[in-house]
Amino acid sequence: MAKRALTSATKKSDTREKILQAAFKAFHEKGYNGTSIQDIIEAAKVPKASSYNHFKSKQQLAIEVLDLYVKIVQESMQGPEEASPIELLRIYFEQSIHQHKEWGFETGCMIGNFAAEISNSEKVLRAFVVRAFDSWAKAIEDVLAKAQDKGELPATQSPKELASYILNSYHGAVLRGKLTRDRIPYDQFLTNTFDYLLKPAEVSHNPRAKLKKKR
Amino acid sequence: MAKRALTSATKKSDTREKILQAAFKAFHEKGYNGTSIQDIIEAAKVPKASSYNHFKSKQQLAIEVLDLYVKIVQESMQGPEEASPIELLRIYFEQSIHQHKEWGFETGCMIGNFAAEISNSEKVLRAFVVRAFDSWAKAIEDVLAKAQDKGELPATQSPKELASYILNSYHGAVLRGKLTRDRIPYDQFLTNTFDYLLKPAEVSHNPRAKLKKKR
DNA sequence: TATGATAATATGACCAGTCGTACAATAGCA
DNA sequence: TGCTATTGTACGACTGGTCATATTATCATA
Repeated sequence: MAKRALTSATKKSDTREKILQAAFKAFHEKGYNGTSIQDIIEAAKVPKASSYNHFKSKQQLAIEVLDLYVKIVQESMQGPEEASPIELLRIYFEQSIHQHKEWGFETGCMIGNFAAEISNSEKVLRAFVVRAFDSWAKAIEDVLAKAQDKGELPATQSPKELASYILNSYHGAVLRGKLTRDRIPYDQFLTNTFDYLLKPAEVSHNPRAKLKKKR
Repeated sequence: MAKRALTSATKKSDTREKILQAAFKAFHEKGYNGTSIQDIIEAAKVPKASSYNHFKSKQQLAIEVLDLYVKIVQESMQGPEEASPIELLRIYFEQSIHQHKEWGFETGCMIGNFAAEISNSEKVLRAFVVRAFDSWAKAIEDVLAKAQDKGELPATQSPKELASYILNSYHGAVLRGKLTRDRIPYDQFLTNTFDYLLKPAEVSHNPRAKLKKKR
């Protein structure tokens, strides 16, 4: 039974999967309006009508692609259990940067790109992007809250505010990296976030004061 | 003579100006790919061919619009002569936020939007956006350097790195504001930038701690 | 000041191609 | 058989862009 289900599943979703993957790449590289169904189905090497067989509209296809992207982002948010919250956060961002590097720093973040591109008219898409950002910020907020509980972070700001600021800053860095095509903006983000903003309370604000930091 | 020159000037650029203004609005609201020449010339109430009379292509029109946007941004970068560099910077960002508020927080920053939307293929446009970002960062860098000279800012980081980070963070906030449609991300940016990051050297990093460890 | 040559602008009709989408016919499996 | 997935074909609207032609502005010269 399991075998049949698996076979059936792989077979059935073959065309669908090809479209989804091609759409992922195209939307990521060229944006929503910059990508045509034509582009997608040519890359996927499937007939055009197949697209509307599996996805009722371009917008719906984009949403499924975004959903996939969000899931990838969230999965990489997991880190080693033993790490401290702040370390965990740093690892997460570094993983993310590594991912962007593999993309050649050319595509930026798909969610951010959509946020910039979507106008008022694409209601459903917009709502999806809003939720994606919110849940993303919430994940960071949880980590920061844990860090404050453990005393790793001064409670000068609410985790929610801080998480939102950090997430937005990161997106700004990603956006800039799309232009510079290197990791300089990312490193500037890391430095300012982890060496200044998220410094433990008891450590001096001034990094010139020789503190040994691992890695 | 002066009268004739004036009359001539206003008359001559009438159509061109109408197209430019309509394009500005459309590109800002709907992005590059989301805006068609049709959209623009309908809003400007001019025949389509008139557009190609003044601008040789859509891309060229977009560049002229961006140029206009950059100039507006740069002009508002001027502030009162007597203000301190840091104050000047804050005033600038607050002016910018005020501007975004007038746009209903719906459009974001046109340069940032283009950065997110433009793909590798639109070479000229991309190059323009890169330059726009760079000159923008340079302006901030100059202010920060002056602040360091005046001792208003600790010299822990190079003005260039810091300016870049701040500018990128701001763009991240703008992007997010386009989704939340309020100034919350902007305020989070202001708080973290001016109350934490750019705090004068002699003031404690932790505002809760009543300057106990000072000296 | 008037004239005429030249250039810039205006404009409606039109192009070839692409857009997202629909649908009837078919193929393959249950 | 009946069902669902597949696909060739075509739709009407729209895309960025062109063209011939008409109007107007510019400016040196008479």
